[in-house]
Amino acid sequence: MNIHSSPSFRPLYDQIKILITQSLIAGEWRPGDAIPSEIDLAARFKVSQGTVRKAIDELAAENILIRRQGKGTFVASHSQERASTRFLRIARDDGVAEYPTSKLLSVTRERAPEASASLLDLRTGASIFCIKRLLSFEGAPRIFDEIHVPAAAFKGLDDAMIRNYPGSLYSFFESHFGIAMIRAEEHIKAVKAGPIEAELLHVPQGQPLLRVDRVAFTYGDRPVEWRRGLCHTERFSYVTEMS
Amino acid sequence: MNIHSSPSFRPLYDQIKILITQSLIAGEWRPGDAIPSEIDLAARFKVSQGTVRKAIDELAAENILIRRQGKGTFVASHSQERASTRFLRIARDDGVAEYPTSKLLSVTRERAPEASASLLDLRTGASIFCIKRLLSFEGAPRIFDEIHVPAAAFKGLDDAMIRNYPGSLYSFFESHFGIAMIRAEEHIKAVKAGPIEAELLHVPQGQPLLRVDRVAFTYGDRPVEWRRGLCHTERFSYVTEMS
DNA sequence: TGTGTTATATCTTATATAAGTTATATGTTA
DNA sequence: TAACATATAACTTATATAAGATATAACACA
Repeated sequence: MNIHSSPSFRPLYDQIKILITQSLIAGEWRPGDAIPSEIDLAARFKVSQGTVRKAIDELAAENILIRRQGKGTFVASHSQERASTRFLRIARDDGVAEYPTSKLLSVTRERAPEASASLLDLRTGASIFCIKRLLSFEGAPRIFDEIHVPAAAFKGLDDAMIRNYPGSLYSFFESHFGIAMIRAEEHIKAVKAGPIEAELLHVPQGQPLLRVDRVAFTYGDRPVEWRRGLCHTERFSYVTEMS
Repeated sequence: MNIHSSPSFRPLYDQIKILITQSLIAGEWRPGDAIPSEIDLAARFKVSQGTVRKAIDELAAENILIRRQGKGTFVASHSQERASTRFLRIARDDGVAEYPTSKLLSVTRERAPEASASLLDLRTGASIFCIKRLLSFEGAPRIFDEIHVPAAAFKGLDDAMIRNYPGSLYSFFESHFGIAMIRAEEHIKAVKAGPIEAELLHVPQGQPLLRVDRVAFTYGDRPVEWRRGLCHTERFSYVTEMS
């Protein structure tokens, strides 16, 4: 009888992955930080450098860590330049890279509706913040976002904080609340513009819009954001790849 | 001065990846086949097993190869059971897994319009096959597909061949023409249903539909299929994930 | 300004053991 | 003998360790 016969057997590198993830959850290393070198981690976890490397390789493949030859391994951050487009899949049809400008419409405290509550593992009626904003390309409004986050995890969030923050919303969540988004699932439908979004997006009511529902997760696959984006896709597309 | 200073330097494992890909392009190993064992490949390419392993690891991560412990490493195929949903991102909202039925509408030989020709690296007016079909879930039509493939690479394709084939279209392309789709890019918009698709999908004209434009690639990143799908997303969504 | 030092990740090879699969040999039983 | 079960062997990939050479980056120092 050896340890591998155990039904709960996990390879060493997988256990190392979990230990690293736990340090990320605990905030021992925060987004942007360098984590210890492979050799240091190997000593700490009492395994070989190769095993640490395999664990880091997989976390890097999941975009949770970033390796830089000669420099070290870093915790992925939305504050990095090339991270700005990581979760933004709407792009111009002509291929020109353009980052949208954001206009904050409102930040309110609400009771979570059943739909977003269940996806965020909250009780219906739990306290959430509801953020509404409008994203524009070339000055033309294209995306109307409604964003729900649990109030418990985003204590003190308000209008002014977001308005004064220069970077992306996920970068803001990271720096002010220590919550890093690492993964998201999206469900997309085509819907008719209602009166509110028609006015905001400068389209007639009934105009087809892309409705993009997202749940975003932080370390340990914990859901911490629900959002619904309504997108006017004239000269823009939602771009994705599969393999 | 060592070889690594060369601007065209590629690590060994990357060169092995290219050699394996070339064998796939040449048809030495076809979808579903087992490729030689790591040890055999190491001997053939005069490198260590570890280097072959790294090359195979990356190709497996790209879903080009599939590893099976104890059995061997296989060329990914659309004829495998779990491949059926690999490129189908439309799913029921209630989470029930259901594979749509396909009704073939037409197969015609056409001159490539500028739009699909340029994406397929063809001259405008080059000969293509145009396939039209309707996909239904629970008997309800949901997706109207128009598919363009270069006639040169799909010689002899016709209506009856597709109609008699039991599996998916990509499985059909593989078995009859030796062309395996390994990657695809999609651009999605919300559009109004025109008269043709309105009738086919049983929706009123003007109904919002998802328009999904796809370019699919085979080994060596060669584009070999363009398609446009018009999707009625009532009780269905386009599902995707990002990290 | 340049040059060497140091620390990092990267690449490559080598070796050993574990675990999953399959075919074959060897029993055992009807 | 024939059918079936079991053990064994030979293959595969998976996991883990070790060691050395190389590429990249940062820094100290002349």
